[in-house]
Amino acid sequence: YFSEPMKRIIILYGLALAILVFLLKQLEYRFFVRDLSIEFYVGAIALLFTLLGLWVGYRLTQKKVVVMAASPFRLDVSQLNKLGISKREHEVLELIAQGLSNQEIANKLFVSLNTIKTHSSNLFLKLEVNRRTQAVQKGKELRLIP
Amino acid sequence: YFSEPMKRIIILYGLALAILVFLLKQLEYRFFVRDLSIEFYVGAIALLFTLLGLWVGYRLTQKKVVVMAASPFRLDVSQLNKLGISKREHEVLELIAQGLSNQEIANKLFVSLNTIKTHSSNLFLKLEVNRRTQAVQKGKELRLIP
DNA sequence: ATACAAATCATCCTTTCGGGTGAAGGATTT
DNA sequence: AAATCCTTCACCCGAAAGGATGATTTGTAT
Repeated sequence: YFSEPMKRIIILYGLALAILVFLLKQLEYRFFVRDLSIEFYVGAIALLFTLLGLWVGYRLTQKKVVVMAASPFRLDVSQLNKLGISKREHEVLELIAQGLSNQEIANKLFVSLNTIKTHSSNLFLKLEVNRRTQAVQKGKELRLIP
Repeated sequence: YFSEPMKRIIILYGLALAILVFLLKQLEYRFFVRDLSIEFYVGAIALLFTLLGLWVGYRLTQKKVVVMAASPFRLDVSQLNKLGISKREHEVLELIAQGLSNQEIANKLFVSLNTIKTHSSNLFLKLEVNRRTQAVQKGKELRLIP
């Protein structure tokens, strides 16, 4: 089965092709198809279907644009390695970005508050920031968090 | 003048057309161009150039994705009114989102630290949060800040 | 004129953060 | 086995942030 817009596109293509063949047939009966005119028809067909292809390509990518703009996040692992950020530290960064306090993060990860404070301190050093809001900012810039 | 990728596309198109015309010419000399074969060639050309059109369309829209994803921010003024957030409070929210401390915000706006604390407190009440990181989050969700 | 919202500043108090240092246990690498 | 890194936790201290309340000024709307 095909989606509605896809069906329309297929029908359009079929129609375009049928009309073209029909026109060529007619021309063939009326005149002799000469050397020069063949080149002309090739050019015309090429142009027409290029435009169709462009239009179809535009329609198809339109949807992708929306999807891509909605979730354009790919974690930059090389950036993590470059900065020497560990898994746990990255995890803490994610939770900080979610607006949790250190205490809440500690509860969520079943570790002590002191542990989270150590992690966040190290994180700030590696990100070269000194506030959690800045860490969130930089984390997003460097594609460490969505 | 054309951009580099555009030049490549134009050259590709020229080449494809030239090759096609050449092939047709050759075929024309060898055989009689019959009714059936014409339809076949039309189909082949249509397919080929449809694909080319699709490819070009894809290449062209790729750039649009980047541009569109770059700046999709419109301030939601109605949301500001609904929550009763004043200009000054909104201003403070923006600076908080930039990772500034209350003291830095106070310096930037030429007011006292206490004033900023009052503003941010009221802001948190209106946004129903109790941490600046959460305020930034919610502010982005509600389209109050980029 | 006065009622009201916004902006400003203050004081007091508690909680949270950030920075520094040290240290112990576990895993990995050399 | 030794070195190194990660993770965990502790303690201390000062700075920053958050919460509550009250007060003054200024501009705007009624």
